[in-house]
Amino acid sequence: MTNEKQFLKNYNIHDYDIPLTTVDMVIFAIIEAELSVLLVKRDEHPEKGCLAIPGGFIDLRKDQDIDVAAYRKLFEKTGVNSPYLEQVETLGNKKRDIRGWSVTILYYALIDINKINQTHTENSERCQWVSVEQALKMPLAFDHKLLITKAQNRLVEKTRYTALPVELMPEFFTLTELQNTFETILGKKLPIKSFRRRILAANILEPTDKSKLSGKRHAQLFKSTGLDRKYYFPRTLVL
Amino acid sequence: MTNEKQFLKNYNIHDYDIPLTTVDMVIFAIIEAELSVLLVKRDEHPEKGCLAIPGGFIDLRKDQDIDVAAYRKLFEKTGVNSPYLEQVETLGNKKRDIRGWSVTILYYALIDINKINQTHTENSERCQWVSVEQALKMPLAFDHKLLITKAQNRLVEKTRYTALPVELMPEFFTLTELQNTFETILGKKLPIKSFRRRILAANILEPTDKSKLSGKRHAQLFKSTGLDRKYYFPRTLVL
DNA sequence: CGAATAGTGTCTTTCAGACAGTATGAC
DNA sequence: GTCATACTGTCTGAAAGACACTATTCG
Repeated sequence: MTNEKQFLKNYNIHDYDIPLTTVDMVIFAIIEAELSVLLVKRDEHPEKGCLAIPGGFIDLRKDQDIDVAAYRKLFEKTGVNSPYLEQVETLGNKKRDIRGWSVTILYYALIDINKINQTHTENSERCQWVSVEQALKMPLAFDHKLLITKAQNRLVEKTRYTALPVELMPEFFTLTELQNTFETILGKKLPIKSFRRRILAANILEPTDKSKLSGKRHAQLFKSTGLDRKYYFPRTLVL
Repeated sequence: MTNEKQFLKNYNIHDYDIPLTTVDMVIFAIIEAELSVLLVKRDEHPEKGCLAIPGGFIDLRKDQDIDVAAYRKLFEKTGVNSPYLEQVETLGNKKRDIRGWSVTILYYALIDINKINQTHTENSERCQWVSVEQALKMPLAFDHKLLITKAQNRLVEKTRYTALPVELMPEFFTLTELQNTFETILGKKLPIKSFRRRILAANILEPTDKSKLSGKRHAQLFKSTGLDRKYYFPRTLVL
């Protein structure tokens, strides 16, 4: 019978079989009216040279917790500072990585593509933005197609009952542009009147004195009040 | 420059610093009109002797994936076969376990307390059911209070827009009993008429020819059609 | 009968969907 | 003027909340 001190003294994590644990991230942005994700060409084995979503090991020295690890990876790839970041789920099995039993903690991030800061990113020449539709047709490393699909499903679900897509917009935007973003994510047209009512009743947007000429009539520009991350609509969009 | 085969030949997981990864589970049941959780007295260091929620390492040989690992742990403790099981989230940081950087994949399960099968459980003398309210006042191992709170929050949220609490009910139950379960979880009274309308419109319950005398008038007994795990109400309960 | 529990009828409120209508500015 | 885009007025319908009402059984 040992006490806890003795136990810890003799404890060595490497005596145990533990799964390889990584953090992976689907980074979404709207590019040319398409929901797109950032892909990176792997420069390490295994699956070297394949396209993959950003991710990798937790740095047990630098990272305080897994959210910090996720923010770090996001900043390394995009230079974006505090985007919307949410954990989706954790997948783990013995087949997804050739090295053996592995676990990935999956996150997704929503960023405004204009905020990408190339000067702060590393290896940007290995990064590319691809529409989700295209990405799912390409050969990706590991089970990353599944990961993209899981993140996309979560984003679609949340778009049905929250105002989350505001996180994908630039600083100033029109209601029509915001509606287009919703429709791009949902893959479905929404009734104009209901959309405007929902969004305006939500009280998460500030009208600005600016307007934008996007074709014919001027459209009013709005900006986020920052409350949209927590806003839940009183009813779900029926799809 | 090595190829993938050579890479794998030289690869040894124990050359890397990887976090300790475990699966933990909050098992909910309704006991005497209270939402309760199963706690187990730890018989291993660290925190030996402390109460904790069930959990532990993934068995890299036996478990195909993390869901299987979770089902295995659940069966070991309760003997219940295919209860509702859902992943909540994954927590990981350097402080939660004295052994160092650790990650837990948190699940919750909903079971009917009558289905507990003592003959199939191991170490049942170390298990005890405690109301959530009490559990959160007791000293628990690691960050298990936080884990219980996270699982409870998820359950409360889902109870607002799905019929999930049906999973906590015995085979036959009255609408009043089901409403009591909803109210126990939400910590709030619900209007009778709306509740019955919602539940009956959902088409997830079968009326039976049985009835129950629970005081004065007979109440009709219903049973689940098994569709409730997927049912989403058209509107959220406003709390 | 009264008390207690089960269950209903129906009015109001809220908010999404439908859809026709108006407003503004480029040409 | 026309056309395209922005935006509104208003009706309908679905479903939740409020609350008074009826039904059944025990004692």
